[in-house]
Amino acid sequence: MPAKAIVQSPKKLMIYEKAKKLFYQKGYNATSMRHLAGEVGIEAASLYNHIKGKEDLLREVCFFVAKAFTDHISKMEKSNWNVAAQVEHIIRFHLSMMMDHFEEMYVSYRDWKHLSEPYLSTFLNSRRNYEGRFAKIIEAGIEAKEFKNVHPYTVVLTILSAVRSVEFWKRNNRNIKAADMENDLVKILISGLNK
Amino acid sequence: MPAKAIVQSPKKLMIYEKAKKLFYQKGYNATSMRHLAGEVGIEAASLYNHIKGKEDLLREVCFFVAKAFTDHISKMEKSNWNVAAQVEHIIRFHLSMMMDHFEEMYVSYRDWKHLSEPYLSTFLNSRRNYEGRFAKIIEAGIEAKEFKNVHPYTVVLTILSAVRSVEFWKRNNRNIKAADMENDLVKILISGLNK
DNA sequence: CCTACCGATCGGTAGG
DNA sequence: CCTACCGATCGGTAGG
Repeated sequence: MPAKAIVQSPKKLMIYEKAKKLFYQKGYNATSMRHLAGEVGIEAASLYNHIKGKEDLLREVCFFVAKAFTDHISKMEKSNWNVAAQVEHIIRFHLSMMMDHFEEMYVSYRDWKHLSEPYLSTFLNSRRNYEGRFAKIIEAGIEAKEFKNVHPYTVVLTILSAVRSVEFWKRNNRNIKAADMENDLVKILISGLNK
Repeated sequence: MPAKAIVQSPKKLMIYEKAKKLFYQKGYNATSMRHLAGEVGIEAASLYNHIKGKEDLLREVCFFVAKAFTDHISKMEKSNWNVAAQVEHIIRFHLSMMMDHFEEMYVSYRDWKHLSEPYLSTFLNSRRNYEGRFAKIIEAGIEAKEFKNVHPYTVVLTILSAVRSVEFWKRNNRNIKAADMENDLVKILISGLNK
């Protein structure tokens, strides 16, 4: 039995690339298979030789994102860095995902509700799991008196939301360099706005 | 000539209330006029005696939100509070909007792209205008050496994104009281995570 | 506010 | 990968 193919067919990859772009631009529901097929350069019916259905494509987007974060927090847990370094790495990893995989991030943020069961539950569980593990890291920092005595879960939510600022930055970056923006954001979250 | 009616018809209000709930639950595109009509208790065709079309309802959601923030920042500008107080008030106003008008906020965040011109441009201009005015307040704080020397626009984006944490808190608040969550979030943004 | 209906478009399938 | 086509559903209108 041959090993499971690592490389997907180039055509399927192309369909995925065009799909995530269209999902981003118009939203999952407003993207038609005919439009997608047009972008790929084939007829709508031909898409079904590569995918089982439209939702396949949404699943690939959402679980690509979910897996990236789950993998990353596992790495953090296995590291023996101090808590502060772990937190900064997590923030920067989120920022790099927003920078390098913006369309996937945006679509998974906005359109995850269109996943059907059981994928919807899997996705939400993965997210909850991630939040819990992240909160444990924060908690360790609070117990070590490195961090303020705030609710760990609130810290997690604040960080996970704050990194979405890249969304607005992408739409209208006022000549701010990406690196400057990232450093400022880390600074604000870690040591606050106040001087 | 009678003064412009202040109170809309109760039926139209009911349609709006049901619409924003459905838009939140299923998304704008996935909400059908038939489903909405069912919630209201009339036939789909009858909706059109109260509204011109589906997009009317999305516009009301999005511009309710836009107007609330524009009005609020005007109040801040006219106040003679110090910058720190203004910023805290702005953060808390965003949080209160998330708490009290969650569905409208969520829908305007996610579905504004489905506005058609010229409303789409008006909406985006309003947002850009708000960001610019908020950035000016931050800038004043930096010049007064009250705030760190970071890019004002990055601060604005960070704050405007961070307040979306209420979204996740609403979905899975781990017995955190709203007031505690709000105070922690303000603390993190203003004085940082570090002790 | 309803019945009846419109054209358009949707995701997807049959069969080659 | 295509042609041809399916049933379902969409937002909206005519006319009363």
